[in-house]
Amino acid sequence: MMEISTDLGGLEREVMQLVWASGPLTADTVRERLPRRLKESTVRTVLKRLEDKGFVTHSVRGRTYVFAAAESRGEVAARAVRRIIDWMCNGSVEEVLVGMVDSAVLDSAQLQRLAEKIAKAKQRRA
Amino acid sequence: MMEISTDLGGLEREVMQLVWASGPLTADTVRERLPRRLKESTVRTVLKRLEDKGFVTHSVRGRTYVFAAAESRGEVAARAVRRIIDWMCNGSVEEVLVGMVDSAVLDSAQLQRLAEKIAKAKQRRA
DNA sequence: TCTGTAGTGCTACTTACCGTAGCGGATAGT
DNA sequence: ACTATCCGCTACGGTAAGTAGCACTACAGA
Repeated sequence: MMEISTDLGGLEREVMQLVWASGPLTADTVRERLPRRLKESTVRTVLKRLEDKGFVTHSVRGRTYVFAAAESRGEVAARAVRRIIDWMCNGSVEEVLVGMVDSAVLDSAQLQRLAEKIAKAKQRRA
Repeated sequence: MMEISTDLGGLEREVMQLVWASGPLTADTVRERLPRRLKESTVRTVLKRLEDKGFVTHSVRGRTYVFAAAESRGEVAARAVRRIIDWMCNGSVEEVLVGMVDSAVLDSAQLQRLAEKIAKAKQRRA
């Protein structure tokens, strides 16, 4: 289907949210925390697909798989945004940021504050 | 069932690029400018779907439909980004921007320059 | 040791969307 | 009136995602 946002379906996204929010989880725990009552095999299929797509990895505890996020939310989101920029705006980050300010998704003052904050944080780390 | 969505297939995206790049177009013109040789009915179907999704509108000239973008690239991209922010980062713009800088999608100095430029542009317009 | 159960892999059905296109009907120009 | 255009409608095949069943294995308890 080629979704612009993430290459993730709705349920896949829900599961990722849980993984990101709660740290390493088993398939059964994921199932318990989902709003809908799904069969366990369903949840495992989704987890498997997420692993194939590189969003989660698993380790084995006893004979149970424990799943953890392969990348942080920020990283995945950044990649998604990057794709949007490439696909729709021919790589112009500016066009997107302007669009965000125009559409009131983001306040321009707020944008400035964040830019400064991020720059400072990066400098400190370097 | 005319839901506004941000999901575009590959061909749909190509067509949108043409519409954004070249202003109002007829189906046949779109067909001519596409790299692949597609049947005209194919192009019209795509245009129709894009209209259903709210990406383009059409007016009638003679008995020909002339299609134009309903929103600018920046606006559409901004909505897509907004969705990512909501979907994956619970609304935290900061998390996404940090992710972008961390993943080297965006340079922090560049981000600062853009933020300033946008702020100035907005001020001037106000 | 035998057996039940938890957990796994594999396969499969269903639906929705998209790429692609054919066809019939209307309309304008010659 | 004939033909070239352009439109609407319908459709078929592919693929991804939601959902789930089933057979197999390994460990725990009787």
